Formats: sequence, structure tokens, C-alpha cells
Amino acid sequence: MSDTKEKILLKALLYFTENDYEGASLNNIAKSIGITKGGIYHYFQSKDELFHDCLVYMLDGLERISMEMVKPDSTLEEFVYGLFSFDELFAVLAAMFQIDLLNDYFNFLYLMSVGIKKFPDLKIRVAGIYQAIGNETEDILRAFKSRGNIKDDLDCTILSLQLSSMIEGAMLIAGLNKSVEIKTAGTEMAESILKMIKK
Amino acid sequence: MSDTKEKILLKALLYFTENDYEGASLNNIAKSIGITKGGIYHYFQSKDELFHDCLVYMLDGLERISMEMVKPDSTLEEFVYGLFSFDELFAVLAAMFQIDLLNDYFNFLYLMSVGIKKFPDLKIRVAGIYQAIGNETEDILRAFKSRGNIKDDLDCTILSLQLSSMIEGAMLIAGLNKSVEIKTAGTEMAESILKMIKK
Amino acid sequence: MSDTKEKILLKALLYFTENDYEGASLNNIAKSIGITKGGIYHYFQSKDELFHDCLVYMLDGLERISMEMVKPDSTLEEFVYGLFSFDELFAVLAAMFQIDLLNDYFNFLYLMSVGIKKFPDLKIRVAGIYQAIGNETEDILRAFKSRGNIKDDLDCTILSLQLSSMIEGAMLIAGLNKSVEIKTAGTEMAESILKMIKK
Amino acid sequence: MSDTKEKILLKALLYFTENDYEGASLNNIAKSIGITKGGIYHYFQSKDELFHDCLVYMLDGLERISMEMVKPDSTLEEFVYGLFSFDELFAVLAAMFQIDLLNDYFNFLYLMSVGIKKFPDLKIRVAGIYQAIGNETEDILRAFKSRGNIKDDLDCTILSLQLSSMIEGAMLIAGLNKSVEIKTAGTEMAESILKMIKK
DNA sequence: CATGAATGAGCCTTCATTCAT
DNA sequence: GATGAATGAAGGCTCATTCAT
Repeated sequence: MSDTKEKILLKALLYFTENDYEGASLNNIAKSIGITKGGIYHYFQSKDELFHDCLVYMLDGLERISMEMVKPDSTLEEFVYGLFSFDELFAVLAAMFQIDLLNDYFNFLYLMSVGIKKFPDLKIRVAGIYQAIGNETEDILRAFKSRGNIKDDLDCTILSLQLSSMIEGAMLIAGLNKSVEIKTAGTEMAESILKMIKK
Repeated sequence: MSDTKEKILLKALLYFTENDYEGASLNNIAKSIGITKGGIYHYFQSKDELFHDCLVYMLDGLERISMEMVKPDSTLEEFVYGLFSFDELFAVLAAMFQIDLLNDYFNFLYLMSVGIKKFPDLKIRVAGIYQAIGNETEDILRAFKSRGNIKDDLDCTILSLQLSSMIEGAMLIAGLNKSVEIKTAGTEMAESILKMIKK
Repeated sequence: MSDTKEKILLKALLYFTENDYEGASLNNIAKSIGITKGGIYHYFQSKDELFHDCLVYMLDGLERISMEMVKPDSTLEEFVYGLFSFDELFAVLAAMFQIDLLNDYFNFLYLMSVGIKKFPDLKIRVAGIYQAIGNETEDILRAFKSRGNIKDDLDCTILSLQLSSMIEGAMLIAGLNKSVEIKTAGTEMAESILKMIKK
Repeated sequence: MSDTKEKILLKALLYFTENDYEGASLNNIAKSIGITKGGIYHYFQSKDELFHDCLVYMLDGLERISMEMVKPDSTLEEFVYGLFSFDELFAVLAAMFQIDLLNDYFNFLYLMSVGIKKFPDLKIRVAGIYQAIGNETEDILRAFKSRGNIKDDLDCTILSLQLSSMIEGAMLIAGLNKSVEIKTAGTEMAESILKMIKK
């Protein structure tokens, strides 16, 4: 991929995240990377296409990161603490997309939501990623359960959904309610979950 | 409040939710309630003010609903199931704001996020509501705990945050990933939580 | 019709005629009548609509004039000379649309051609006008023929088409080839025709 | 002339005819012949020059055809029928320029009109062609007249202009009013003219 | 020869805003 | 209270043109 093209994608992603689709103007995006508006049209046929490609670019990275975070660890403790190490996640995302998602997690999600409505292929893609992460989590949990680490009466499918929800929700609430400190909250939640599910 | 003014607020809220701040034009809002654009300026000094007042209007309703949902019930079961009866929540919100939030929950949250960035008073207000709900939940949990319904080693503060996160996260995921059916998911999650926290 | 609206129509018609659809910019049209581009959108929803309405406005006038020119006269001579009095026709059109069609007859016709391709309703309208004029001419010729003024072996339907073609063609050629003086050419052609068709 | 250059001219002519000067973009022209926009600038210094050269290219062909159509035939009948065989004319033009002028005769003429306004040399050229055709026609008619084939009281100069006008006008009307079938109309008009001018 | 990157001006359109009525 | 006319800025997009390669 051309250097300029990647610069456009990255900067556009930032502007879209910060100002949403309508609020981000090609003028600003172009100016901020030192080219003209017309230059963008050399690489993308329309604002819509630029938006779409930004989201795909983002999803590619996101999928990689997510799947890495949901890797089987040697112990249940390690696994759960890993899931809730929000600060690490945000650090990786920041390095990847140059976006401070701690404060813009909403916008990030909203962007996906807008994209899903605009582009059917993204809908499928996003659902697929959620599915994959959910399934992977479920499998890992089931493995721990079969090893006797998790209470017998807990359904791993539901548990997986609960964990995902809690993670998304916590990041979201931390964005809206600044009195919640995301890093310590993550650790404490992990600790609490372990108490609840460990046999 | 004047009848016309409330009509404007309600319709504007719908348009803002469906199209976000930039995407909602005074023209469309005005046309859809049968007045002219200029007429809106009788009641609001600017689009920004209209937006702000919309959000306040929404927050007022939201606060009332939330506080009602987090009422102490006779049993822990009833309380938890109540928290996770998403369909009821959405029904109430739909009746109140004429918005289908099941599909637009994102937009709804995003709107708040945009508002918070634009208007500092809303930031305080939102944090306050979350705080209040959190505190109320915490108190109720603590009461159940003191009655011996909840495991001794669980911290009610953390538990409260976990429940809030799970609720927000579940509604959010259901919006993005349509393969998750929000109603049954809610029931199952409630059931699972009870298994985890009940003594 | 609002005064401003008619001013826009008239000036737009001029610009469209002189520069064709693509070449006429709303900017120039607006500026030349002392309003802003946005002001045009108060009266017309799009450049396309403005164009369409211009053509309808023009066709309305054209139809009136044409039908007046093809009125039965007392003698065949008067009738034919009337048809070929191009200078009168151009004077009326100039007064009506403030366009010098003597030099822009092409553009005028071309404009119609573009309009016909863009708007199906105009296609029907234009064909209808030609038809009406043709039929009227035919009827008048037939009347003269039955009174013994026109040679028996001439077909009035064909004759009508020949006259129309000659008129259109002459105006067109005069526009392209400036060595043809339209007024005297008209008179001479009328004279020649009379020699050819009179019994 | 380079092969590529002629390909550009031919395709540009088509685009100019179909979309007029403003509507034809170098981008489309270039793409349709499989080169880049920049490539066109190797052969032509500007869009204006390309346009000018297209028109000259077209006029060259047109002059040749026209002069061939206005050749003295053995009989007056053959000559007149030849002039009005529109279908043959269109067939030759189609083969020459790959343009269906039956439906685009207008655009074709309009293009000339635009060109004449833009480039003074074309104005002279076009007038010259019309003149030449007119003179040639006139000479031929005069020859027939001296042979006693045409009525004595008809002026061959005027007659020539009438024929040219009728031909241009008929092709033009057929373009605007699709209910006129150009081929049969041509034959019938020729027949009628013969009745009118034959001694 | 020809490409591809990039520019800058201009276009149509939308929109928040103002204001006389 | 409310309308309707009008503005001016901005936005997305197209396009002729230039130029290094």
C-alpha cells in the first residue's frame, strides 16, 4: 500500500473517530496530512469508500489483537486477569491506530455501528469477529471447567457472553463516567469474577 | 413547557438519535413537525441549544426510569431478574421517547458521548446518574448480603460495577451482533449471575 | 410567480442558452441577478429542476408564438410570407426571453435536445408542439388547395413538413453561415415557394 | 498521424458529441481508450486544442462527404433523390466517425456551433463549406435549368438555399420529433420538390 | 511515450442562521 | 408566534492541468 494512502487511512480514522462520519471533513483530513482534498480522491473514489476502507483497516487490526488477548493461559487466573487488562489493550490500540480509545471508546464503537448500517459486508465481518472471540472464550472456559477449575453448574456459553459484555460495558462506562478508573476497575473485576466462578 | 416546544424536542431527539448531531438538519426536524426552520429559533437560540436541551430532556427521563428499575425487591432473584429484563427497559424507553432503542442503543449512547464533549454540565450530570445508580445498586446488594443472600467474600462495590457493565455491554453487543437475542440473553445472564453470587 | 423566481428563470435561460447545461453555473446565474447561489435553492430544488422549469417556461412562450404565426390569412401569399418573416419571429422571442436567437438559434435548439434527453415529459411536449404546428399548417394549406390556390398534385402533408424543415433549416444555417442574411433570405424563399406551389 | 493520436481524436469526438464540450472529461476519454489522462497531453496541449482538432478532423470528413453527395447526376430526378437520401448520409457518417448521428444530429451541429464561437478559424471554415456546397448545388441546378429541366421563373440561388435548409431542417426535426421517420420523409420530400420545380 | 501522483479552482448542494414581515 | 426570503460558509466531488519519473 502506498505511503500516502496509509497516511490518509490513519488520519481519516482519527478524524472519523473524533468527529464521526458527518463531522469529519475531507478538507480537514487532507490538510492535516499536508495534501489537498483532491489528492484523497486519487486513492479513494468517495468519502464513503474512504470510510469503509478505514473501518476494514481498523477491523483487521482489532481482530488480530482480540484473538491474541483470548489465548489459553496456563491458569484460569492468568486467563481472566488477561481479559481484563484494559490498559494493555488500549496501549496496543493506541500504538496501532494512534487513537486514544480510553476517552473515545464510544466513538470507536459508534463508528462501527454507523459503518455496519452503511455497509452490509461489515455487518457480517463484525458479527463474525464477535462470534469467533465468543467461541474461543467459550472453548477455553470449557477446558478449564473440564479440568475442574470452574464450578460445575455454570454454563460456559453464558459465561462467555457475560465476560464479553462486562468488558465492553466497563470500557464504555469508563469513557462516560470519568470517576471510574479503568485500570484498577479491571483488576478488581477480574478478582471478583474469579471468586464467583472458581470451584 | 409549550406544546410546540415539546414537539420539537421529541422530534429533534429522534432525528439526533437516528442521524447524530451533524446528520440531523433543522430543516428535516422542522418539516417533520410541520413548522418552518425559522420557527425553531423561537424556542431555541441555536442548534447547539436545541441539542443540549434534547439531551437534558432525555436524561431526565432516563434517570427516572433507571432509578425505578433499581428498586429493592423482596428477593435477590427478583432484583437480579429485574435488572436484566432488557425488553421491559426498551419498552419503557420506546414509549417515552418514541425511539426504538433496541436497534439504536448505540446512537443513543453516542449522542450522550457527543453531548458530554460539547457541554460540561452534561458530563457532571451523566457521571452523577451513573454514580447514583451504582450507589443504589450497591446499597441494595449490601442489604441482601447482610441478610445472608450473597456470598461473604464478594465486594458489593465491585459487584455493582460488574452488573452495570454487564448490562450496558449486553445491550451494546446485541446492537452490533444481531445473532444475540437480547431478551433470552438477559434471562440467562441473570440466572447465571445468581448461581455465581448466591450463598 | 415571485418576482425573484421569474428573474432567476429568465437569467438562467440566457445562461443555459449561451453556455449549455454544464457550462452554465449557478454561481454566475445568481451573481448576475444579485442574489447568492443558495438563494436559487429557495425556489428550485436542484439545477436540474431549474433547467427543466426554464425549458417549460420557454416552451410555453414558444408554443403561443408559433401558433400565432401559423394562423390562416386571407391569401396564400400573406400566409407564406408570414411563415418566413424570421425577423419578426426573432424580435418577438428576443422581447420574450431577452435572448438574441438570431445568433444562438443553435444553442436554443440544442438546449431543447438536451432537455428532451433528460426529461421525458419534455419529449412528449415538444413532439406535441411540432405535431400541432404541422397539423395546423396542413389544414391551412388544404383549405387553400380546396379553394384552388395550390397545385392539385401537391400533397399538403408533405408540403407542411417541407415548409417546417425549410424554416428550421434556414434559421439554423443563418446562425452558422453569417454570409446568409436571414431577413432577405426569408422573403426570397417565400417568394420562390409561392412560385412553386401556386396554381 | 500517430495511431494513438487518431484513436484519441475519434474517441474524443464521440464523447464531445454525446456529452458536449463541458460534459466530456479527459478522464473518460482517456479511460475509454486505455491510456491515462496525462497521455493525452502528449498529443494535445490542452482540452481546447483537442476539441479544436476534433472539429477540424470532423470537418475534413464532412466536407468530403458533402461534396460527394452534391455531384452532378445524369437526371434531375437522380440529383434530387440523391440529396434527400438521408439514410445513406447517416450511414457514411456513422462509418466515418463511429457516431450515430440519426439520434445525435443535434449534438453534432451544436458541437460545431460551440466550436465556431471558440475558434475563429472554424467559423471561416464552416462558412466556406456551406458556401462551396451552396455554389456547387447552384451550378448543378443552373445546368439543369439551361437544359430546360427546371421552371424558368425559379432563381437557382434561392432554390439552392431552400434545398440546403430543407435538408438541415428535416434532419433536425427528425431528431427532435421521433414520429417523423427520416428515410420515408426524405423520399417523399424529394418527390414533392420535383413536382414543384420540374418544367 | 506514458504513468501516476498531486494541485487548485470550480461546481452543486446543504445548512445554520438572520431578519423583515 | 411563525413564515419565508436570503445569506455565507462549508462540504463532497470533478476536472483540467502539471510534473517527476
